Amino acid sequence: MTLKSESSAHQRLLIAASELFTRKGYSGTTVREIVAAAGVTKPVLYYYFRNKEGIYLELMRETFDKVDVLLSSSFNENGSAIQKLKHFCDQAFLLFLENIQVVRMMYSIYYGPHQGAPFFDFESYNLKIQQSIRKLVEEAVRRDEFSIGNVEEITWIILGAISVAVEVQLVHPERGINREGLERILDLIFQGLGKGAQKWKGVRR
Amino acid sequence: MTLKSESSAHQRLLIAASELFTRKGYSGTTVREIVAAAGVTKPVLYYYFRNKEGIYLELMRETFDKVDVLLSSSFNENGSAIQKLKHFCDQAFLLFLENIQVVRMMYSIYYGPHQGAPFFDFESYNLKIQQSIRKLVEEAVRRDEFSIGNVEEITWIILGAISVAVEVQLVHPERGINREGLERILDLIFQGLGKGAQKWKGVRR
DNA sequence: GTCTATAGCTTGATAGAC
DNA sequence: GTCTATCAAGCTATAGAC
Repeated sequence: MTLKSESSAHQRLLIAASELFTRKGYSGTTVREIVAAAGVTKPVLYYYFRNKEGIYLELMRETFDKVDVLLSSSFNENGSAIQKLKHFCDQAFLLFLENIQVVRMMYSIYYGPHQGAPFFDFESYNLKIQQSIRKLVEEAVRRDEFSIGNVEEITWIILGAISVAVEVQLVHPERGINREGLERILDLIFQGLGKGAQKWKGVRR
Repeated sequence: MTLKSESSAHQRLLIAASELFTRKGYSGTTVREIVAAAGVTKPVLYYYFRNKEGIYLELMRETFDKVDVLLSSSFNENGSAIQKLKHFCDQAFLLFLENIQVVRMMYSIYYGPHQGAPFFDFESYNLKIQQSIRKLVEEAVRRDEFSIGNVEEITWIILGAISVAVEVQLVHPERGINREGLERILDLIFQGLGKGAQKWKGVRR
């Protein structure tokens, strides 16, 4: 295999597009910039991907497929419901850290204006994660691991913790809340909601 | 004052630009669209605002000035620190609801790619709100209104609650978390952290 | 202050040779 | 699969009349 076939025009285009879309936004990025960064000419892009929308959709699909892998692999855990919750949140946050560029793109289009970008169903992935957490919260409530609050509100609080961790990372990657920081925040939440404080470890006296 | 002077070309341009920027993004919106929506011609925009960047910056400045008003008016409250915290969060969330369009724009540019939009210091407003909450948390800890957790982590949990409330509103304005919903979530957080919770020996700062 | 008209450039996309 | 050459349509911005 030559170096060229390993780093094919197809691959180089995806990498270049990812970098540019996440730095300048969908409508802020031009096809010319993408092909220049990939070191190819325009017709090459139109050959592999149908058009600008095509390369964007390919990028999103590639990344968000990983969410499905996370979800299907994350339910064979054992331990308390709270331990499962902590593990799930950690894995989700890790997945975010590994794909922070595309998540930035997602944030801008899902929460912000559409920018003329083609429709991509971020919603369903957001919902999948939300419902996974909710199920684990339900389990924790059933097992009496939480003594106050209802499922709805507890789920929001946990999602909120993940949310701030993600957003601080997006803005200050160097001083953001890292995995340990998020774990400490979740521990505090669970400690407040839980009953048997003695059961808890990891809080230094 | 005539109706025309009240709904001047200047005003109509700002309204049109706000609507378009928040629907199509900064780089996704053209000057042609703005002036067409405002019912004026292009040179009118270039007369009142220097250019496309000018009208964008004017819009942001106009909205975020309100944050300063919120901050300066929100510290003359009395009551427990927790009551002040609840009031501040409610006022901040209300301000968001009243300016949801511009916040959508802010989200897309602050957390997402810059889209070629001119620099606006969202950061400092974000920080101001964060530090206001932190100060109130410090006060609550000093007054023994919280029995577990440290200032840092408690602040993140509160900001997280506001974060999810904002984000659910951005995506599902019709079924989002409303002011009462946010209040319930905050109540649960405070209940967990408060006196009712099982205390840790000496874990308090 | 507001208009018409247009300059001068960049955009996404393609035709046709190899 | 990849190139050169080119297109129509779009863009921001301004000049100059009123």
